[in-house]
Amino acid sequence: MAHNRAHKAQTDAPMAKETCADCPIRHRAVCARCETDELALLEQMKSYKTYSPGTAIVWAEEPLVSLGSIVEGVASLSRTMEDGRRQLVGLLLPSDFIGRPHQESVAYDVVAVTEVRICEFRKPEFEALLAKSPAIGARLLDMTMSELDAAREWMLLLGRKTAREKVASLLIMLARRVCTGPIAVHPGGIIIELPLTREEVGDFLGLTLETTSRQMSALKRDGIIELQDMHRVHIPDLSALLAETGD
Amino acid sequence: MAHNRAHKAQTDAPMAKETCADCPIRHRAVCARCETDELALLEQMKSYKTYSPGTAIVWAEEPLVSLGSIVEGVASLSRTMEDGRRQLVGLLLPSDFIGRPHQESVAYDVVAVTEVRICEFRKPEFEALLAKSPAIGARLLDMTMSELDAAREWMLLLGRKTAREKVASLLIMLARRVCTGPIAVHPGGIIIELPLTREEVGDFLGLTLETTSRQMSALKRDGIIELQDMHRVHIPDLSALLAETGD
DNA sequence: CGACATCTTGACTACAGTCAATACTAGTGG
DNA sequence: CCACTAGTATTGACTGTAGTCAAGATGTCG
Repeated sequence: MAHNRAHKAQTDAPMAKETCADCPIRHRAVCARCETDELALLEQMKSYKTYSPGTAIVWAEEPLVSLGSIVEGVASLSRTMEDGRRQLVGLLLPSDFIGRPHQESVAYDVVAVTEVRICEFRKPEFEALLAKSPAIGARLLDMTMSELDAAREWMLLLGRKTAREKVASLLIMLARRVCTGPIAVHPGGIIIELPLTREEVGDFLGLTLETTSRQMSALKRDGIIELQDMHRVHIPDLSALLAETGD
Repeated sequence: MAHNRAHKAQTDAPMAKETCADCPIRHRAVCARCETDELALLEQMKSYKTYSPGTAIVWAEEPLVSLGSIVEGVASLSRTMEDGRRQLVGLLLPSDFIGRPHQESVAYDVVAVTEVRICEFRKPEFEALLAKSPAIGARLLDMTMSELDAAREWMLLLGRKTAREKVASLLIMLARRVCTGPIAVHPGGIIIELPLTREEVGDFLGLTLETTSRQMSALKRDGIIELQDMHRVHIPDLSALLAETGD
């Protein structure tokens, strides 16, 4: 029962007050360009929350009460049609931003895939700060435009690539994006942590879980990838995989 | 020869100096929230340029020298794979913004579909203004987030909808977005101006031009749409079409 | 161990793609 | 005005990729 409509977040017990200065996403998140004074304001606004796998961080139709950054873990953005067809429309990794200022709700569900830790701000407070601090607005604009570019890259994949190319492209995308974090250089290759189930991979690629599985098997048969276990993919030769992506 | 690699823009002869005050996109474009003083700065920076159908406004790999807003006409954003597979990743209508500040190039081609008129700013000047004027940055952020939402909506279409649903969804999307401009209320229905060829529609929907044509014919047979001519679609009953979109 | 979720594989089907012929439309020049 | 051309659109016949349905294997957790 991975995707029950639970909302099981817990505000972390106030531990030795994490400082922004030694935050792992300090230089990549929405706060990246803040100077010490702005950082101090964020510091007193923030609170940490943890979500367990499969629980919702934000539901599509419900009022959006807080915004924030992913500190640890992976979350998915998804849209679902009435008849159950589902499409992942994004994957959020540490430093990615959740929510939209000046908007009462978002158009998709944000669900924790792994255990997720979020640095959260209450929406009105964050909006007030946004109005005053140009550094935050500029950074958020830049991050949003990068996400837009990524979304458009994914549109090419969804609209025009074959199943095999889609699977290869996902692995390459993960190898690139997760280079800080669950990627490890190996003698003669790299290991990719794939936090998604086959069904979620299918939902991300616009495929069924069966087709996804078949293509993974085919890539394995052809020596392009090796499956350490269900969610760890060993890539002996990145360029061989890259050649399978179509671009 | 619609898509030759021409770059045929012409700076408009300085006519009776258009003022921003009576610009048709004044309240929807990136300048929407500017007060008179900021508007004055934009006014002296701007220049108008016209692109004829099929010509490039921006090429993907080439340096990005200017940014701007579409004043009139329709442009497409597209990505093309080496083997020729093409995907439209966006449709730009009047008030939409072209380009990305602080970035040397964009990741897709921007091509005029109809004759397009652009209110253009040279990139460094616009960036300087962006750093000073919070109204422009905030507006651009909001517009970019709306585009991101639209891109994600399209991802659902590309990944999960059937050919028939895709075509119906495109028509509904145009009916919604183009409500100012090439839409006209009719006794018992509306007319949608479809500025794209069947091939371009296919490239937008992740279909071939044949499948696109077949689905248009099928919707016509079923009485959902009527083709006035090749590029004008009469919709007698919007809700009937909406029921075909899948959502 | 047993129960349940997840994954793999097979057999068959169907939706959209490919290839190809024909029709329609718009623009050009005699 | 009509003939000619080139681009665009429609329709048909056939193919192929990915989807569907189903059985069995593997993995995980109590």
